[in-house]
Amino acid sequence: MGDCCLSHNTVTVDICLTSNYNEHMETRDIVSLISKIREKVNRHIVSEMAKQGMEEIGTSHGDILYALFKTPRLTMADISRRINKDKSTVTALVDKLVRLGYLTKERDQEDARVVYVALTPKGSELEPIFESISREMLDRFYANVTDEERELLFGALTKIYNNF
Amino acid sequence: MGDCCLSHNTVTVDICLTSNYNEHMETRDIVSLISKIREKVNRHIVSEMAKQGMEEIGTSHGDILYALFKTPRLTMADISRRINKDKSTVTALVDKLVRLGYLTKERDQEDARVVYVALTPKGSELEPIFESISREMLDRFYANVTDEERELLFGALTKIYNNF
DNA sequence: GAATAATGGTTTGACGTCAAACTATTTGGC
DNA sequence: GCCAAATAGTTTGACGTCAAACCATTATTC
Repeated sequence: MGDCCLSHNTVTVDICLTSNYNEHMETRDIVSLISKIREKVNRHIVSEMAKQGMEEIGTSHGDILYALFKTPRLTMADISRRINKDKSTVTALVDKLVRLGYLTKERDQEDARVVYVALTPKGSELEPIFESISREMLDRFYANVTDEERELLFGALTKIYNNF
Repeated sequence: MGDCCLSHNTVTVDICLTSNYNEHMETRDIVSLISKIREKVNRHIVSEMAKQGMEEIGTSHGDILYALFKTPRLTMADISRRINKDKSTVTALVDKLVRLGYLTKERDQEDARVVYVALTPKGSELEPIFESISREMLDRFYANVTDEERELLFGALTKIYNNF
C-alpha cells in the first residue's frame, strides 16, 4: 500500500500508468525511477552547460553538437535518426544552433533536396567543454555503482527496452 | 569505438552529454537507454489510452487521474508535488481535465487560496481502464526480467537517482 | 518524356513544460 | 490592528516537441 505501480510479489498491484508518479519522496518502482533519473540527469547537464557559458541551449542541442563532433557533416535526416527526434524538431533545433553561430547549413549540390549541417569554429570549440561535462556527469552517475551492477543494469535495461 | 558515452573499462571515454543519442540502432549506454525506455513506455501508454477512448489526454493527465484514484481530493499543490510538475503546468493539465469532464475544481471555504480537485463520475469510470492498461504495461515491461534482476535494478537505479 | 511516386526539409498549429511576474488570500511580528 | 512576509494559484511568454500539411526536387514507371 502506498506504493506506486507495483507491489512486488503481492496480491495487489497498484496502478501507475505513467512514469512520473511520486509518493512521499520514495521512489518505489522502476518505471518512475527511470523517468526521474532521466529528468535529474537532464537538469544537471543543462545547469553544467549554463555554468560553462552555454546558457541558451538544451540537451537536444547538445545531442546534435555531439553527433557532429563524431561525424562532422550530417544531413537533417541523419540528425533526426541519431537523436531520435522528429525532422521538424530538428529543423528548429538546428536553426537555433545556426542562429547562435555554432553550425552552418548548406544545400547539397548533387541533390538539391538534402541539407548538410556542419560545425563552425565556434561550434568546434565546445567539444572539450562537452567532454568535461560528460565525464563529470558519468562519474557522478556511476558513483557507488559496481562494475557488476553496471553490467547487470545494462543487460536488464536492454531487455526491457526490447520489450517495447 | 562508435560507442555513445562510455566505453567501459577502456582508455577512451566517448562523449555523450544527453540521454537520447542513438548510434546505428544500438543502445550502448545506460543513460541513453534510460531515456529511450522512458520514451517508449510513454508512447505505449498513450497509444493504449487512445485505444480505450482516451484520445485527448497524455501521460501527465494520467498521472493526475491516478493520484486522484488513490486520494480522492487533492489541492493543486498536492498534485504538483505528486506528479513532479510545476504548479503552472498543473493548472493547465487540470483545466484540461475539467474541460473534458473528468475533474472538478472547487475553492476551499476555510482558506480561499486553495483549490480542491476531485474526480467526476466520468473520471471515476476511467479507473478500471487505467488498471488494465497499467497491468498490461507492467507485464510487458518486466517480461524476461527475473526477480533478482528486478531487485538489483531497483537498487542500482535508486543509487543512481540519489547521486544527483 | 510526361505523369506519378518517393524523398528531404520546412511550415504550421497544437500542446506540455517551465520560470517569472502577478493576484489574492492568510499568517506573523510589532 | 496593521504592515510585511508567506502561501496558493493563475497568467504570460518562451521553448521543445510532434503530426500533418506542404513545397521542392529526384526517381519511377508507362
